[in-house]
Order: sequence, then C-alpha cells, then structure tokens
Amino acid sequence: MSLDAAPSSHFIKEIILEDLKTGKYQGRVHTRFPPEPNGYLHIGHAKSICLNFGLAKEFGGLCNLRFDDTNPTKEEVEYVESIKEDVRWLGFSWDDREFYTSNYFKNLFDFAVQLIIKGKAYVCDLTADEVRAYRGTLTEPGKESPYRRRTVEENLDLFSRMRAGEFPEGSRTLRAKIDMAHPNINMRDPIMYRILKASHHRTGERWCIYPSYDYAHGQSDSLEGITHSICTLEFEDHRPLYDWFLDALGIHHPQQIEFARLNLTYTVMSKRKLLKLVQEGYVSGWDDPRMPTISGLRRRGYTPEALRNFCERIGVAKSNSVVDIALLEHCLREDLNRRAQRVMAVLRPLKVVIDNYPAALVEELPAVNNPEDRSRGTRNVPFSKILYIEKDDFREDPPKKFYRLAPGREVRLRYGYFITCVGVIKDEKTGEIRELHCTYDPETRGGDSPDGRKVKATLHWVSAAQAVEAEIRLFDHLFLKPVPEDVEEGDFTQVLNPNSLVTLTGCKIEPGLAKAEPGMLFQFERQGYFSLDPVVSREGRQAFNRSVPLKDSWAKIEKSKKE
RNA sequence: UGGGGUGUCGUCAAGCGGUAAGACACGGGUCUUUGGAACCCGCAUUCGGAGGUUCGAAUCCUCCCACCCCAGCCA
Repeated sequence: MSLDAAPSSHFIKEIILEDLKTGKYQGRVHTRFPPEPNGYLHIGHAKSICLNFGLAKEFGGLCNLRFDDTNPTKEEVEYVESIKEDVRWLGFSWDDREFYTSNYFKNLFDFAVQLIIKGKAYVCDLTADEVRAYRGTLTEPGKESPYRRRTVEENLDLFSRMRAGEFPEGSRTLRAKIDMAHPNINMRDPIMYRILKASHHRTGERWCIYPSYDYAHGQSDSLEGITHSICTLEFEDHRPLYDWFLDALGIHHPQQIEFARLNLTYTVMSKRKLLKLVQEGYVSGWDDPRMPTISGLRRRGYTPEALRNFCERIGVAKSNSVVDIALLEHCLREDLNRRAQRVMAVLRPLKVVIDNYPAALVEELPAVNNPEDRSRGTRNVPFSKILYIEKDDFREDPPKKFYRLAPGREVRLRYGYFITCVGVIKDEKTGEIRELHCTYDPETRGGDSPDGRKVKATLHWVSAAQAVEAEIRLFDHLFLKPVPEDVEEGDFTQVLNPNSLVTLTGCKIEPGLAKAEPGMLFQFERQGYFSLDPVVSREGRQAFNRSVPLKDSWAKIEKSKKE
C-alpha cells in the first residue's frame, strides 16, 4: 500500500497527453512555479507547486523555480529564502534551474525595442489618472492616447531615455499598441514598462524602468522554453495578451492553462488577508501554527507527505470551490497514524493513588511504540503508586455510554493494570475533585486479565514521580465560520475563533519525551498527534503543538446529546 | 447593459452519446489493551432550469437562470 494517492487524471494532463501525441513541443514537458517574492507561501501555493513539479515528474520533464520579481517596491530577499525553503521542504527540487524574471530584464528590454520598431509599442505621457480615464469602462470602449501616433524614431529615443533615467517616476510608460475598443480591457493598450526609481533586491540600481507582469511573464516563459504555463483562473482574461506578445515577437510560444485556486473552509487564503492577520497581531507571525502558510503548517507538525497527498486528492479543475478542511486533517492523520511514535501524556492531570500498590515500588512496563508497525518495538514506561490520569476520564456520576472511570468502576490503565475506583477526595470549599483512590489487580499486569474479565475502557496515564512537565498548545480552526469572508458586517476578523489557541501548562508527559526534538512525530495516545514547537520550546520547558486531534466518537456522542 | 469562465451527493471530483467512479463528511455495524486504526454496510433513478435531436443525453443543439473574474503604472 502506497501512501500517495494514485495520481488522478484531470484536464491539464489531458491537454499534455494530447500535446505529446501531436508532438506540439517535440514531446517536451517543461513547467515552472513562478512565485512573486512578496510574502510567504501558503497551502494554495502548495497545490500549484505539486501540480507543476508533479506534472514535470510524471511526464519526464522539468519544472523551473522562477521568482517573478518585476516589482521592486514589494519584493524582498527574505521572501525568496522562505520560498526556497518551503518548496524544498515540500519535497521538490529545481536543481540549478533557479531563475528570476529580473535575469531577463535586458532580454525584455530588447524585445520591447523590437515591438517599437514593428510599430506595436509606443511611449505614452499620460498620467496614471489619465490612463485610467482613457481606458473606458467594462461596457464602454476607451479612447486612444494622444501619444499613440508617435514615430518609431521618437519612441525609440524616448524609451532609451526612460531607461537612462531622464524622466521622473510615473511620468511615462511604454504601452502595447493593440486596440482601445477591445471588449477585453486587458487588450486596451496595456502598460509594458513603468518608471520606478526603486532599488531592486537583485539588480540594485541598474534599472529604473520595470516590466509589468503581462509583458514579462510570457516572454520569460518563452526564454526558458516552458511548454505549459499553468496559472490560476483570474489570468484567463490575460491569455489573449500573453498570446499577443509572443505572436508579435514570433518567439517560442508556450501555452497558458488556468485552473481554480484552492480555498479551504475555516481559513483565509489571500496574501493580503494573511498579512493583515500577521500585522494586526491576530496571530504570532507567518509561521503561527494556525496559519495556512506552509511554514505554519510545518511548525504545526504537518508532513510534506500529508500535504502532497492532500494536493493530489483535491483534484485540479476550473470551478471555484472550497475544500473541507476535514480532508486536510484526514490526510495528516492518515500519514501520522502509520509513522508517529505512540506515547502517553496527560493534558489535564488528575492524581490517582493506588492504595494497595507498594509505596516504594517502581515497575518498568513495556509499551508498544507503534501498533501499525510492530518493527518499531517497545519501550518501558514507569508505573508506581501515584499516577496521573486525564480529568476527562473520570466522572463521579457517569452519563450513559460513558465507559471510563467512575466510583466502583474498573478500567484498564494502558500497558499497566486494571484499577477500580474506591474513593474520591474533593476540595471542601469548591467541591473540585482533588484525587482518586483506586485499587489494582496484580494479576492484570500489562493490561491482560487471566480470568478473561473484560473492561470497557483503557486509559492513558503517567507515573507522578517520573513525569516530565510540559506545555501543550491545542489549536482549533482560526475562524468560526466555514467561509470567514461571509460576514454581514465588517470583515473576516469579526469571526476569528477566540479559542483557536488554548495553552495548557503543567501537563504530565512520559519521561522518555524529555528527549523529544522538533520534527519528531508523536501520537499522544487517545489524544492526537503532537510535535515539539521549535520556536516556543526552551530548555527545561518543552512546548508541544497538537497537529491534529484523533477522531473522537465520545465527543461526538456528547455533542449530539447537547443538541 | 461589455468580455472571460463555471454549474454532477453536505464538500471536493470522475464522467468525453450506451444508461451516475472515488474521496472527505455523515449514519449504522464488526473488531479492538487508543471510544484511535482497520474492516463491512448505507448515502445522487439523477447531473442549474426548460425545450429539442437520438433507439438511447450529465454528455449534442437552442433558450434561460445562478455564481465567479476583469476597469493597478500589482501579480
């Protein structure tokens, strides 16, 4: 059984298969992942990464990593580094094909000169406001710029002076000469170059004119020999323009294919919204474990395998959709179930004294490391007279279907003994349960009863004397609503989940966990999957993040009883 | 009222004229030293709507409806 879902077919593969059959690109498949280094990658990007790198791999082709850095006012090296780390972590390699649109600034400039010579581009002196006014509206055609009829010579001269820095920022642009009455607004003489006196993170002060996305993207694809240029739906309207430049230049012509971006329930996905959460302090940073960023998911304890599997399962299509976050969680559980080391940890400790257990005795009892993989063997956990169990595992007045510990009831301590509750000690004033007194059956060592006696529940526990204390962070959905943007008033911050992070201190964990390190995958039995938080943890004060809880059918019963 | 898209189960999503895959979710059950996992069963007589073509339509045609994207010198 392989963890990765069988690659499913989708419309992009069909297009590629067809192109392969007809020999459209001499049997080549070459894709690219083109992030703009102006923010951190999120799970929506993961979909695109898996698609582009996955397609290349499946068809024996290549996928380039290309930073689309045409806007120096928004881009930074910090983002470049984080993007590379995230793509690598996801399990993909671009070898030496790390490119930057800024590598092509000279090529793009030369292409622009060619277009000017062909009479297909001109320097326009209209201001930004005027350009907008001249563009017309969705339903009305635009007007031609008064500068549209400049001669080739004049355009050439002006364009080279734009490059030389002779004109102030925003004073002129280079525009494609297409059709101001075109029903597609993108075709109404789009801007190819703007003057930006900004320092670029790669080219420094070398340029003061920068190409627009529309002008740069197709030509960059062409220069790299890309065959299939995959992007999201909102660029569908730009495809005629993408094609227009390539045709006008008569160079290698990749085909642009659009697919629907990923949306997930109970979270937001746009860089703008994510940035707002970070900047306004709703989360601790881009890598907050509640964020849908790749760095956040990684810190939370997600695995690349789970993410890749998820991306495979959601499919690739063109309809706007919102994927249930339960599928993401399912993919994580599925992966972690096979891999995670089982361990016992008590999140909300309740003291238990085993009355008939020798006070001085400490036994080392073997516990299975992973029932899904017996080759992982066993470890020993200490058992003694004073233990902690989970508060939730005891009810003085147990409701129907509650199988756990209650007065007079016998349950099993996992890998330990059968115990029976014989006493409850409460705080005189508050009535709060302070500790439980139990007796154990020495014959049930390890958790088996020689007489075949059954018990309805098995509890996890930790021996008090040997327990290590830790902080445990429980995460829930960041938002209360499946679609956070769907609010009557205000914005998505109105429906932030106040309980998306619950920090528990004084948790009692199995002594072996003291050696836990970030990146190690654990299942705290009967609770969920956890891993050490690499940021918050400190020497002597470990903090574990709950990556995802285990399915809990008891919680479901309780919930349905309340409703 | 311009242009470009999309509409198949609660949510994704196959389907490409031969009689509605699969997954998640949900419900029920078996098993269980995790109320986990695993396993079994159930879950769209119907494909946005209405007509039409055809022996046969989710698939073809016509009209209609709904939703998404576009008027950055952002990508």
